[in-house]
Amino acid sequence: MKSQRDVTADSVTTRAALLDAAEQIMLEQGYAAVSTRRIAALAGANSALVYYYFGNMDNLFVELFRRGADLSYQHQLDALQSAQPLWALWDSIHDQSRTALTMEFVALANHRKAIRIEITESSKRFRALQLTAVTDILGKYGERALPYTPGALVLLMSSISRFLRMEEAFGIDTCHAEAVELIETYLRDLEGARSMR
Amino acid sequence: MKSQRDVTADSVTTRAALLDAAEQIMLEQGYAAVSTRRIAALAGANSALVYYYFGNMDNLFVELFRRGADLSYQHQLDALQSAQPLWALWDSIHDQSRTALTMEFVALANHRKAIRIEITESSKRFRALQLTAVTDILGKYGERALPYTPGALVLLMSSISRFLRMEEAFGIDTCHAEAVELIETYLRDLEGARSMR
DNA sequence: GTCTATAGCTGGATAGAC
DNA sequence: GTCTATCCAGCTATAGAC
Repeated sequence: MKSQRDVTADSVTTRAALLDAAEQIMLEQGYAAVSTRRIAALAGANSALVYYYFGNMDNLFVELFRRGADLSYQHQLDALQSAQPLWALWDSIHDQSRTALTMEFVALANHRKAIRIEITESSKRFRALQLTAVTDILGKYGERALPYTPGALVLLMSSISRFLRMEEAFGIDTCHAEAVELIETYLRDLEGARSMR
Repeated sequence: MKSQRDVTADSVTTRAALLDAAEQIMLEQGYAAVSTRRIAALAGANSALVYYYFGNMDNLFVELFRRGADLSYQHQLDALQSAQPLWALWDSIHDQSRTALTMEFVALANHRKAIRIEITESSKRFRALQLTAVTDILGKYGERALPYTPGALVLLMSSISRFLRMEEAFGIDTCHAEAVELIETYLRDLEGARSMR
């Protein structure tokens, strides 16, 4: 019983350590810097273990993406149950911690088919969830929801958030406050002042 | 006179051919596939010529970026002189042909400092031009321009365009028409139906 | 201006010992 | 599970012939 537990614990933590290391390198140096040697060095493990656990780099990237996407999806589901679902959705979409990694994966998808497929499916899943929820929410507000349709609002929030985060990464913030205010004024009109975050 | 002209012509065309090849590879296979060997092969030249003309890969990427940015800047200047400046600006921002390359450069900037600096300066230059022009244009419309401030409108067009193009690259177009309609309805209210493109 | 040749490095991936 | 050792490929960059 002891040995079995330890072996399992070991493999789980090594596996996670490799993913953690890959994620950190990806964030700090870009996806192109993610190599088996660097992952191993940062994780304090051997580079051959990457192949033992993941088979190849494609699978490692896919697993890393899924790990983050699943967490975000759950977070968004929770957000939509809140008392101010639009505010919570906006905060969830605009969450800084995940955007940087997402942008790296988008770039990576340009030359890794496996990643491209994974991102596409994940994006559609998120979009479907958001659209269903926002349709339901805006439906209750009737004409007060204008001028935005559910689909337009979902894309508006996603686009603005992604673009601002991208520019922030370059140290650009001109007019950002105005763009955020555009969205938050609308949210305030419908759901009142943001009560928490 | 003849020899001088020919030599100049030769170097100009080889140089341009290398840039063209780099651009094509970047678009079709992603920036990570852009190597001196591949550039040379596609351009029908020798890989050492990349170093003869550009010194190193950083400079090649910077020159390639500038070549496109200068063209776009000029195009946008022209657009803002049109009879329907907002429509023309929107068309210019949403121009498909340049977005894909821009996104590659944004990704490349993550691990090439020279590119990061170049993109930042260029983006600020574009933003400044757009903001000045849109402030002037919306100023003439007074209250009819609401609910958008100049800065918000500029970021709205930029964000939506970039995000839709990015999703298109993944084969996703859910709600895209609604988002485009959001912008174009506004433009129609201010400038009437789009008269040309 | 264009070429060949090559140094020097880093990468993915695998075989096999422990 | 974890390690060492190694193969082979690709890259940037330079030296030097033509």
